[in-house]
Amino acid sequence: MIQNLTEHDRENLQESLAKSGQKVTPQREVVFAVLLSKRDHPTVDEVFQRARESMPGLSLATVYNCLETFVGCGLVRQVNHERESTRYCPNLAPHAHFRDAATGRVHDIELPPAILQSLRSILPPGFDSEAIEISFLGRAQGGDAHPTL
Amino acid sequence: MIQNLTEHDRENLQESLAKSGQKVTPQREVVFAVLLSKRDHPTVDEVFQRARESMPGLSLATVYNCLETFVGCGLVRQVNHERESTRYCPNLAPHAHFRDAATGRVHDIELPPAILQSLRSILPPGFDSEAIEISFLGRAQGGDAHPTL
DNA sequence: AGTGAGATTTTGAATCATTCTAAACAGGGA
DNA sequence: TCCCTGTTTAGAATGATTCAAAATCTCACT
Ligand SMILES: [Mn+2]
Ligand SMILES: [Mn+2]
Ligand SMILES: [Zn+2]
Ligand SMILES: [Zn+2]
Repeated sequence: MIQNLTEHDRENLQESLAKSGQKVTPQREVVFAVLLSKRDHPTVDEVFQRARESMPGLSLATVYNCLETFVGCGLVRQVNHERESTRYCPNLAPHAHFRDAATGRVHDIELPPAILQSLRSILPPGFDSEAIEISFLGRAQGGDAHPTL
Repeated sequence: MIQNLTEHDRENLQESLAKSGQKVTPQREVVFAVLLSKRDHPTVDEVFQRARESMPGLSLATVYNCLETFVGCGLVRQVNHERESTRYCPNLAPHAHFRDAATGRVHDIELPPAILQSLRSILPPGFDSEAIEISFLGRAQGGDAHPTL
């Protein structure tokens, strides 16, 4: 079952939406709560299934709309691996992604600022980067990078 | 117009295919030649258009087949950005990709071994990585990272 | 309370890159 | 020549995502 948003998260949602002239709606609250309550990089369809538990009438198109809106105001990131369905991540800290080839699960990998900086430094002059995506593919034995997230 | 394969490239193709029990075919030669002759990370459809100039009867399905075969024997890499069409890259050296948001063009960015190593080092114990993908998104003014490739 | 404008949600259709299917095709032995 | 096997081909199917249009909601203003 999906928790409600904490007061803090609700304010965050409200303010981020307001910045681009948009409002909090029940659907957006539910979708945002789904993302925060289990940070396992769900696909749109997974978000849809989970959100319907608390809001049965919710439509898939609305989930697409909400997620696009959140990406637009910087509340969540899209995560793509190869040609698989897009996944969504509410972790705003700079981080890389590790996809376990065995389970398909996606883990957050902390990205030290120094490494991020050294990465930027490999760009030749004239190349200005707004975003960097780093993704690992491999096997993760047992544990999770963020066991208690 | 697409060049023929050099003797060296043809041998490379022949041997790589042979390793997985596959043969050189006219279609595979043409598709491989297309990839080598303009290393601009073409999409399947772009490869198809270019290849048809020298082999009008070629089918799109065959281009998909050839490219999948090449990826399978390590002759080329797939390059994905967001949800756009997959692109193909015959540069086997470790490198990152820079996508120019203005033009859509994809540039190769050299990746020093030291940086690759420091990236691997951010993985927590238990995470074994077989592949790393690094992609930048931004603007490239004028020049090309590999003007004479 | 009633209206109207604009935003949001909903349904169902459309898109389109990719994959699948099944039928031709090629070509090197037996 | 006749198989055997891998390859190519045309066309249909798939499936995530996007689009279009109608229905619903919000809310400021009367
Ligand atoms: Mn990622
Ligand atoms: Mn890339
Ligand atoms: Zn993440
Ligand atoms: Zn490349």
